[in-house]
Amino acid sequence: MEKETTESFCCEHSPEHYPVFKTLNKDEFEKLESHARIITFNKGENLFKQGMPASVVMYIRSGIVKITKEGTQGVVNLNLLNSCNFLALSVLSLKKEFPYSAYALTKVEVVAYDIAFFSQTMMLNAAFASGLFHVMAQNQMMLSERFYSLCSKQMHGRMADILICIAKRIYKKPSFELQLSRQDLGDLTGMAKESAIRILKDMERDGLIRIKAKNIQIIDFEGLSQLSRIG
Amino acid sequence: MEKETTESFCCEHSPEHYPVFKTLNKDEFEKLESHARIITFNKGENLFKQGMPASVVMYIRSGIVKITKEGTQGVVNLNLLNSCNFLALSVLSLKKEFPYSAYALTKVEVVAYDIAFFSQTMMLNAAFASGLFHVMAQNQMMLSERFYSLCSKQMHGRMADILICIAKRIYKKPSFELQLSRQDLGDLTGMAKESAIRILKDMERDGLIRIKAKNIQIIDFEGLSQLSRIG
DNA sequence: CAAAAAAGTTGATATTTGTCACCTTTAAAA
DNA sequence: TTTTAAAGGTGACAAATATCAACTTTTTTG
Repeated sequence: MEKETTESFCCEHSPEHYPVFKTLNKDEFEKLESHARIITFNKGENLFKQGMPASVVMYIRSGIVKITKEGTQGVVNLNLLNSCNFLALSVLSLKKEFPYSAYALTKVEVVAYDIAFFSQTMMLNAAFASGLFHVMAQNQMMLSERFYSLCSKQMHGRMADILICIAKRIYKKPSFELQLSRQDLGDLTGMAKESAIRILKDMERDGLIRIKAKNIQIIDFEGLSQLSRIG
Repeated sequence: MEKETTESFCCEHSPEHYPVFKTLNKDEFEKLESHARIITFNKGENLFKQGMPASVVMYIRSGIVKITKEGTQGVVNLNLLNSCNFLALSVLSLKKEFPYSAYALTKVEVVAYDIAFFSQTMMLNAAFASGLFHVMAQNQMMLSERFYSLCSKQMHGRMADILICIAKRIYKKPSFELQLSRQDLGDLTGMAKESAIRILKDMERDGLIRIKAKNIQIIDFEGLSQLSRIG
């Protein structure tokens, strides 16, 4: 892997993210990279499937990834992740199977690190391990926010939440070309795709958003926040 | 803190739990303990409230704790935790406020560690930091399981899930004196207390459980699992 | 380009679940 | 113990949401 890759770890798009790779010195970083592969996925492809024995942990360099959990009752979309986030960090723990599936919503470029070597690096560098702990803590915070939204709000509030989240966290702008089908949007908000469609129409009618096919533009951010608040 | 406390960290009741304190040597452990306080809470008391600036991270030595998240739409019960689990690990990360509230469902004894010293210990001992990373990973797994249950199943399935979870993870036996009100049980499963009551009655009628006031006994574990599966 | 498949859309209807009002039992306090 | 408050419980009803069956539009593919 070439040197310039170091640059892509500076999360200019995720300033909130803990700069975990900075805790490695040059030598440690290069060794870790030598046990890594850069892999590119096309839109629609799956990065990995739940239940598959895991040999790598991934770091997203670019693109948007959808995380879904499957079970006897079908699919639930846990979250969306974009560049400078890790995927499947928990496979570093005892369990060696991917705990969820990951799909590329855009062209996605990831760095895939060998689990064994990555764990080893953690055991040798406390700052690195602590940094990953922080990443995990942030992920958990995100998940529990979504948990709250999905469990306590009804459809309009849930949809408002996910739109705000997508605009702020993923695209970082109020207008964006949505890479998600209405079905996906429904899964993310825990509702049927028909309901998702109706809610979006309601929001358009109320002047909160503007829709043109897959392009969604948030017009009234404050109004959406209000909707989120009242549930 | 006296020496014998070391013993209580051997999680005879949670063999699945990563023995994270074993990664500290005698000296490190004693220093950490010297920055800790043992605190006892009575049933019904709150250990800490969401939003409060946090100065400690807690480890449950005994008792059962209910974790709740509050927001504009009221309360959601995130999870139940018992002995040998950490509370509020994520406050070690940048954010210094408790991200949720914790209540004692029984008499609860915790060890409260000073955040600054705990973080420092993590930065000096990679095995300890890695261990805490594993704990975090397990917590996340638990949370995402609950996420799936609450988002994809309907009432009977959700109640079956929580009963199985309480029996297996908290009480470790099929019959137990439930410390939760019907209201709490409803919050945990995302339903009104009246619905919780009705579901429990249904389960009793169908011979899955036996109820006598707060005492719930699981008669047909396989039947409950079946309910959980069909949602 | 034409044909087929997938995604989006709509209205009608059924199901699930919450709310309300009220009653009963249990636990706590005076 | 008596009184009061809290939790448990029930039925009727209302609200939220899913499902189904069309139909239209967009996208993909031969």
